Amino acid sequence: MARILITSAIPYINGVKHLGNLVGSQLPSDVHARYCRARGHEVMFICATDEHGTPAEIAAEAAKMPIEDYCAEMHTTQARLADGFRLSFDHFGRSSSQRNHGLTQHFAGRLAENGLISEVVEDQIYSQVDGRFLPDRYIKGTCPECGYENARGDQCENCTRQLDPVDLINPRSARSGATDLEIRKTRHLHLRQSALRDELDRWIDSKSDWPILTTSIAKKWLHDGDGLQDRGITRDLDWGIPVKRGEHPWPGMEDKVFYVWFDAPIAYIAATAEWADANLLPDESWQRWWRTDKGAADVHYVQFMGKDNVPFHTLSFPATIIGSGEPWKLVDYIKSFNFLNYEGGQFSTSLGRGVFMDAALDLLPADYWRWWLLKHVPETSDSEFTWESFRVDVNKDLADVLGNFVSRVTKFCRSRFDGKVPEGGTYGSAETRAIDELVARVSAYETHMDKIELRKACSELREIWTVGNNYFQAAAPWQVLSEDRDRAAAIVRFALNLFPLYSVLSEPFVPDAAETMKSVTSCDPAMTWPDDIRVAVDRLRPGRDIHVPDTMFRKITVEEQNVMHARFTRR
RNA sequence: CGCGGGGUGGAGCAGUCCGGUAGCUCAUCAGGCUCAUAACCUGAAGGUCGUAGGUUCAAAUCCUACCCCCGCAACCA
Repeated sequence: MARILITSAIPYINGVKHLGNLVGSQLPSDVHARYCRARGHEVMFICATDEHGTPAEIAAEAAKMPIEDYCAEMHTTQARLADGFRLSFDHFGRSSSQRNHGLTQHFAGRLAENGLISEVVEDQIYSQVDGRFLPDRYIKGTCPECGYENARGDQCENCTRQLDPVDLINPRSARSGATDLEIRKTRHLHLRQSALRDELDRWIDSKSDWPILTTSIAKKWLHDGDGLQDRGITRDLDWGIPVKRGEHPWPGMEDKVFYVWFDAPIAYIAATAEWADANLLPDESWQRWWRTDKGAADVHYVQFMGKDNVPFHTLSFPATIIGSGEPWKLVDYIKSFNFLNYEGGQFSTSLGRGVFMDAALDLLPADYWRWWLLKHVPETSDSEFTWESFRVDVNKDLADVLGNFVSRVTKFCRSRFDGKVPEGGTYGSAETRAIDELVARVSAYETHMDKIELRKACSELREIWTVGNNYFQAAAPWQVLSEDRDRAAAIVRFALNLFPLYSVLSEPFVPDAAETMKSVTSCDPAMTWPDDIRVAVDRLRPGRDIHVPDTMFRKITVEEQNVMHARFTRR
């Protein structure tokens, strides 16, 4: 048994996330967590909401709510949706927690003591009307290149040119429309990542088993141009973690907060501490996951994230950890994902384009979405959600292959064997063949799951389901029944024995269906991960009542597909 | 010459690291079965692997050049 720490990139607080956000970290990390638990490992699975930064403040203003209330409400909403999608976090924390305040300030203090913080005076755009500094992207104006009137300060969305806010013609605040913008000097803390470049470089080089996507992005940042640059870790905002040097004030930094990307990864640690607090456990219980001097030396730490988050997890956060000089746990494996597109374009939160988590659950249960998303998880390149693909795959894989298999076996058992596990007969060559194939396929499935190759695992799981249909079709108990009832009994008994097995194997991908399959034959003791398939398919005691479940997966019609497409694709 | 990912039968993908005449799912066609959600099972047709060169007995797989799609380019997360 191993100890495995799993974190998902933390979703930003400003609204309900779309399916692209879900498939990019939370969902795959959940599959891994469920699988590791099923294999008997001790797992700590952590996620949180990322609550700081300008977009959160603006979203709260738009909602006419105090920022604290807004974040609390959205956290509750996201937690509810996470439950709805069966995300099995051990704790779903908040980056705004007191635990994160303390830890973030602690890390900043340690970094300063180690000479890894510098103070830099920068020019920033300030708006009198807004009463605040504005990040580049919140300044709009006319693009000097193409004349587009709504160009953002960081980039023109029309001609894609990179911009500096001072380049814009007629610049204005994107928040208020104010034009009284001025350049002000402001003092900020920078994390001296450049001082750690060689160490980070060696560390990345040692990770030969990481996905290309992960290491190539890290190396690009390390070596591109002048190499890894220092990075500002403070902002002139109200909402955030006040800048302190450990527990002490930081002269000159009053009224400033830490930059969201400094405190967000630290929230992984803080959320684990929150978990301990919520369970009334002492600090040692979370520290044994994070402090190598307090029991975390044997922990295997896996992070999940979209490719946009890779630089922060391969460089900034490790720089924070290493730079602290304290024995905090560094990540062992980073699984990163490309993006999911929607019907030929990008999902867009601002345009409301695509399917969002709340709307998805209103339409169909979690398993439908989990299955399709995991089957198409963008592991090697961007992938695309289309309603047609969704309808076709869900109908075929879940309704026809899996759901129908459960249905045909249980209903046959009910009509011909009185709804009890049949008695009589023995397993023969047909069962042996099925077992042999299951042994090979389960082994392949484990290999893929161990390597977190989810698409391959997903397809292997489907093949495992198909073994059932294959077997049942070839054995044809409906034909055997009249001349050899014992033989038919053995066939049905074998098929029924597949459900507890399938339940355990399928649970990481489709947990609700797994629960249903488990309910068909209440096993005692409950099925665990099968070390020996032969034993696993010969556990049910004859005479036991079985449960015939309702239709596990109803099919999605073409009409529904068209309605959904029209409803979610406007603009 | 900014960086990275991808370009394999109608669709979606695997195979490329460690070269040996291409595999899976869906769709299509034919057959079987009738227990089941008009489901399931079997078989067939269909690709020469973005383009052009090169290395080799042999290349999707190695090398060179080019083309196309997507993302990123560090104060939005």
